Amino acid sequence: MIVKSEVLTARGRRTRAALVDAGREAFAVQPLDAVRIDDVCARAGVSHGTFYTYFDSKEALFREVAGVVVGEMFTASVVGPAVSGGPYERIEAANRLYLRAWAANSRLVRMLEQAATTDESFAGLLLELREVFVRRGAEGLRRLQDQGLADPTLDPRLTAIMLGGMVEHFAHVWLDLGEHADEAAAVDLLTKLWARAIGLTRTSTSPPDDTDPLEPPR
Amino acid sequence: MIVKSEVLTARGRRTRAALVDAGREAFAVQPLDAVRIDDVCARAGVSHGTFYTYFDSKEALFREVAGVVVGEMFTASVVGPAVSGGPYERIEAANRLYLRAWAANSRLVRMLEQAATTDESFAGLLLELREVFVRRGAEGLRRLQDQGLADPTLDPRLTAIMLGGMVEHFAHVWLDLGEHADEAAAVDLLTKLWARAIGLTRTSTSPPDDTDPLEPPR
Amino acid sequence: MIVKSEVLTARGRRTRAALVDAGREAFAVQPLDAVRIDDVCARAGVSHGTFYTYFDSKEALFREVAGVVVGEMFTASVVGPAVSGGPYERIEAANRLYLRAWAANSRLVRMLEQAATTDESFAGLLLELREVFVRRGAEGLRRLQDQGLADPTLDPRLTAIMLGGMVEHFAHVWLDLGEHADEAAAVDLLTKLWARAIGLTRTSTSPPDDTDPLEPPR
Amino acid sequence: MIVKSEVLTARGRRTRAALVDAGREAFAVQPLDAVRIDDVCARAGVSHGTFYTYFDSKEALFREVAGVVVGEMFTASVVGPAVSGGPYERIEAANRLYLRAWAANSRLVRMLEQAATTDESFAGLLLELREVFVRRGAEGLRRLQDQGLADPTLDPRLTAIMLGGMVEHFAHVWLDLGEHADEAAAVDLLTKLWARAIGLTRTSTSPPDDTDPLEPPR
DNA sequence: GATGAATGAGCATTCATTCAT
DNA sequence: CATGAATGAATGCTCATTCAT
Repeated sequence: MIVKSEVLTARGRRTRAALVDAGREAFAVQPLDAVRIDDVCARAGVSHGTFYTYFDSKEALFREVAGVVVGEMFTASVVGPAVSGGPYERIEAANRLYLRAWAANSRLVRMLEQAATTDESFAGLLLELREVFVRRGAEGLRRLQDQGLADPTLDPRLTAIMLGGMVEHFAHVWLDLGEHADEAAAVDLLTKLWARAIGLTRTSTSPPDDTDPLEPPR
Repeated sequence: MIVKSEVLTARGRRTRAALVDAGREAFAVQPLDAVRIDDVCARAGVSHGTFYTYFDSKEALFREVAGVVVGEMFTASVVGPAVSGGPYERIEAANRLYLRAWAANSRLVRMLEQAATTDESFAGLLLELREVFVRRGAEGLRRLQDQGLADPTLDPRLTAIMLGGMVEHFAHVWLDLGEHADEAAAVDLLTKLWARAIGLTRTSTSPPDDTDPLEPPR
Repeated sequence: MIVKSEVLTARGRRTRAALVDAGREAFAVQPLDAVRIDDVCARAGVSHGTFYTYFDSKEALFREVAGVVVGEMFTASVVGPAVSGGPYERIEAANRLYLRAWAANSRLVRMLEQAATTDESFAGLLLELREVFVRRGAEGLRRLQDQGLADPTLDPRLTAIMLGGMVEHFAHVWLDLGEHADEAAAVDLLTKLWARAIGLTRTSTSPPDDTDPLEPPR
Repeated sequence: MIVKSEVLTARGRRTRAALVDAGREAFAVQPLDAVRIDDVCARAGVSHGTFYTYFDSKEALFREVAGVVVGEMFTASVVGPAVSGGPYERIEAANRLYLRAWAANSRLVRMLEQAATTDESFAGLLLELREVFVRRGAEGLRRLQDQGLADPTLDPRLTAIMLGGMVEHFAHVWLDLGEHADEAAAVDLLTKLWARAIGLTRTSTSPPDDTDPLEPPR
């Protein structure tokens, strides 16, 4: 994982960090192959040759950047225990964080996807990223099912993939493709759809659906 | 849209078609920039120079291919009036066709997305493609709302974007990223989630949820 | 000299002529290598392949065009016997025609020069063109010398080259490089300079210099 | 004017100079478009890619070379104050230098002319070059006119263009087209023609015409 | 004769990577 | 460590020329 120069002087560490930052900026703006190493070096205020002191190739840099970003997305999207309230509120909080995590790195994940089509190692990283979110979603659903609060017939993993995909995809449409919407409304709707889809049973602490006029007349 | 040689002899038309086909194959396998014009020519059994008789550049070919694919996706995803049954069955049919349309062209649409980040004209095509699906979804929902069969408080467009995105994204995860699932189960689940999310009221012709154990105990 | 298809039908002759005309127009506007055969064919309203029915190459066409132009310059610059008056008037008439001949074909002769640097045969044609003018000038001067009207010590050929060059070069500067001047004034001055340079003795029929204030005071 | 890498290491400066020299040699032998960048690189003993470290294109190199040559022609053709003697001797000296300046760079100036037909910036450079010579000639003539030594009725600029053109054109015919002549004789004749053409009055220090048998018998 | 599709050699240009200083 | 000059493989594109219809 750690490429080149395991031990670095302070100066070396600074230069390396500058390159990673510069790479992150560059990759956020241009597709992978449009980014030239020269661009990155210029951004980092470093000469062309120096790049190779720290990385073997553009891919190596991207791998590093992607790793950093994926790590950030992991930590950024953890719904802390601080979130009080019932399951609905927890879903809402998760969706908000999920949306924000993608907002910050949408372009880069797209690039990761693209890179994955060519390079196995990126495919692995991408899978890792997805798995974390999928597992969290699946576990959350299973817990609700166990508590009798959600439809027990739903396959937890597949459902998590689908509903998680809904959020992820909306983030993309919203942020990359410029669909107009404001965050609060988006999170509201995503949460409502998600909760209904899994058949979330109303509890005393989840007011949103109370006056739901849609409730089957029966 | 059609560039160069509007009028062609039969032979010319054949060659052009061969190039478009070859391009489509190539683009389905490799990212846009990994495809060399020589590859396409080799696939089409045509010399390098011939390519330029019909297209100005690789981008021009891709534009053509993308146009064809988008056209196919439009027609392939129309739920004919032949589909009998209630709204649930119609949603199910739409989801099945939607999934299949993406199954056939998933990679290419990803490329279209990538190309769109660089080239305005591709962004336009992509928007067009999305709009058709979004509008269909939104209109379908509005009709159900008018009939009192779906939650009238949902914003039709935003909801269509989110639920449509769920299907589209699942197609991607399923086909491109190799998530294991079989079509029937996937369509079933997608439809169930979709129907629940919009608060589709059960009618006599929609049996699936009849024995739904999730129904709130109240 | 005659290339390809010595015997042509009427239709063939027409097509060939169209190509030559089109070539002439094209060569008058663009440098030799900037002219593509396609351009010429388009101008002639003829398909690409047809060109090769009549010419072996672009150079062959240019050779033909150059030959036509050189021929025209020969005939156009002959000072007919109709020009009455003394030697001064004849020089003036010659200069006027010379200037006009170059005016009509200046660009093409420049191209001929350029082509001559690469292709021997063009060098020959160019030499031929020059020789005609040089010889005429030299003979004219020798006649004047024989009549005791011009400095007999001047080398006729070299003088003709130099003074002829003066006219030719001025035509270039005037027409190609856009130096502002009107024809009458230019011809006047060129003739005055030429006549003085060869020491043309005033005769009763050459009034222009009569009041020449420059005449050495002695 | 100076493109790319304004500041260079000694090594870089050496390489750049090698390319300019190589370009100059190449352009002296072949027409602009016949010169391939590979040729220049081979001549300079440099790899293909290195060329682009210093120049953006063949045209950029030519621009540089042309600039150098034009500069040389300027300085090389200045008649220093060291030339003693009367006006005739000064004209003679100027003609000699003029002829030599063109002798050294005749081909390249031809190319500059050709390039000027296509590229505005070259047209500008060419105009600059010409103007310097024209202005010098015109000023020289005006001075003589003021001193009562030359025909005051002659338009200085137009006359300078014509007589300067005579010298320039002769240089071309002599050196590029291979007209046989030796320098001394050519300079002699050019000077004689020039002096006579402007009606240069003999002074005690200008012997050449003293025994001029052409002097009008009157 | 005319057509225009097909060919492929030729050339410019880019850019990741190496390496001497 | 940093520098930036040098390298050359890779590839897109042009256009004169050929040839089957």
